[in-house]
Amino acid sequence: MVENTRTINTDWVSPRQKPAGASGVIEKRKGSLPVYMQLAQIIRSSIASGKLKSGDRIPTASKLAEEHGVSLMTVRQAVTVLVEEGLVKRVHGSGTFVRKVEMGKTSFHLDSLNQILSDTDHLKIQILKSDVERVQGIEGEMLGIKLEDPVILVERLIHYQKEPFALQAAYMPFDPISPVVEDMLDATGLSGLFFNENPSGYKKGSLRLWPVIMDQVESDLLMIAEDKQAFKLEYIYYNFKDKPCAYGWFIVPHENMPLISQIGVWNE
Amino acid sequence: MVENTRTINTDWVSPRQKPAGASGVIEKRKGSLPVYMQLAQIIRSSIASGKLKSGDRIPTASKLAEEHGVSLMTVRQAVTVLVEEGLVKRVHGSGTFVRKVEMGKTSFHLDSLNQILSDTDHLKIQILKSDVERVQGIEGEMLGIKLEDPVILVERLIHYQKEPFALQAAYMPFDPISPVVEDMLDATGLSGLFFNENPSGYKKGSLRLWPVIMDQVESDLLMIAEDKQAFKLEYIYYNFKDKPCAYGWFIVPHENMPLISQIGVWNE
DNA sequence: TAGTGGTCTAGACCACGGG
DNA sequence: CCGTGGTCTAGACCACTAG
Repeated sequence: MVENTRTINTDWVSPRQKPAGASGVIEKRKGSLPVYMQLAQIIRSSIASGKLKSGDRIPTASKLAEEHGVSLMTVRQAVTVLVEEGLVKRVHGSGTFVRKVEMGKTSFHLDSLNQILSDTDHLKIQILKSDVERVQGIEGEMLGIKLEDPVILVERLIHYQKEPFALQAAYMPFDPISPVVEDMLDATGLSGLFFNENPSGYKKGSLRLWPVIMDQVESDLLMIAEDKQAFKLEYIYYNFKDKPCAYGWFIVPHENMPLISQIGVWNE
Repeated sequence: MVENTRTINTDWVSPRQKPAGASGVIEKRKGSLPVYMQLAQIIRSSIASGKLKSGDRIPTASKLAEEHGVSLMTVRQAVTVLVEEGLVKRVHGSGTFVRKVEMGKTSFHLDSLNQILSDTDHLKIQILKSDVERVQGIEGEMLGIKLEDPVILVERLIHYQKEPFALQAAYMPFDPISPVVEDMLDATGLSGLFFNENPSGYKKGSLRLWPVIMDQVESDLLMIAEDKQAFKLEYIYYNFKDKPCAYGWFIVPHENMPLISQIGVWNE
């Protein structure tokens, strides 16, 4: 199956960097990559080169263990890496198979947004509004409170490197006893925003991402052409009693929040 | 960052309580959940109930192993479950800590889209256009071919349960030798569409998700009010020589493709 | 230096799938 | 039934962090 036939693909001439483990021989000396990573790399290379094709069964765990002189648990750990990369699929009782490159199982993460909102040196938070209001419409529904109940409302304009970056709104039920009220109303930092610095913490949260067209006001604030598309990222956080205790959203022009995902073998 | 230092590790789990699903005691009889899942559940419950709070260090691996009478590898497997759920974070040399519920590491997957496009019984693919054209503009760039080079172009309208669901376009360099050309041009099934049934397979792919406003034609085809927002899902697939060999996109009204993500403890 | 997680072994048995 | 992956053990040593 995965015999090293020493036949080098002609288009393999170019790559100058050869990851450890790609040689096909496991090194156990100090300083080398963990054995399981090396083994994962060997299998990954076989997939990348086409030696193992979509649907093929990769060598069994015991075969891999024997061939590379490692234990079964180590083989398992190696294969787990590939499973998590989406390259292979385990089928109990049958084998482990190379998956097709298809978009079905792809996921998009918020790393770029995360990175920017972590870069506090270049962030400036401008408070547009910050007070206690009587709740209307959707926000009350989301928070599970009655119409006209008081809520804390904070609207922020987030600047990144001196440029308007995103709009944000946060709602939470007003509780005069809560010690966080003042913090919330004066939240020019990132507290309770993208990162949850709520001292009591939340038990769980739910996020929803959808496309919106910015209105005049939003476009002006973000200094972007009107009718420009953007992402809206809505969130609800729940406390340990499963009660909604924070609702809010971000509006981010999509240029500021690229959603990209990769599948298949990208790192050989 | 308020730590509750009064919390003593000794009472982080009370073996007496028996919540539905998992007691605080590991069962090893046949038919019960795997030990590592039971242990994961025990720790998860401690987080859900607030006994373990954000930032707290969970008991060390050896402590867990001793307390529950299991081996270190089993403890590791249990904790790995929670790491993958995003509930805890391992820090080498320091400990394993309960993560805050925050949106930073969230990811959105395409499960709902995947599910619908797998439900072939209720899908109908209508070919809007299917021919070989000389490539113009962006599509040529994406495929890395010259202007005016021939490409296969297929445009499809996807119906789900008799309703227009999504628009799709697929481009690939025209290669008269390739045996898939006819298949592509007559692709009223899902071959080469969301699921990659390309016999040769691809090595890797890249996806991009962004918000678009549908134009008149698109709105009409999808029978949706004009200027309605939608998601555009673009893809490029590469062959084993790292050459782009398939470019295309889906346009899906966002109601048809909810992007929802959950964080924290949802399953106790 | 003490204590933590990270890797690894050489076994064992169980659970599932297909011939 | 056999071969597969799935779980589990009781050790061992390594790598990192912090006091």
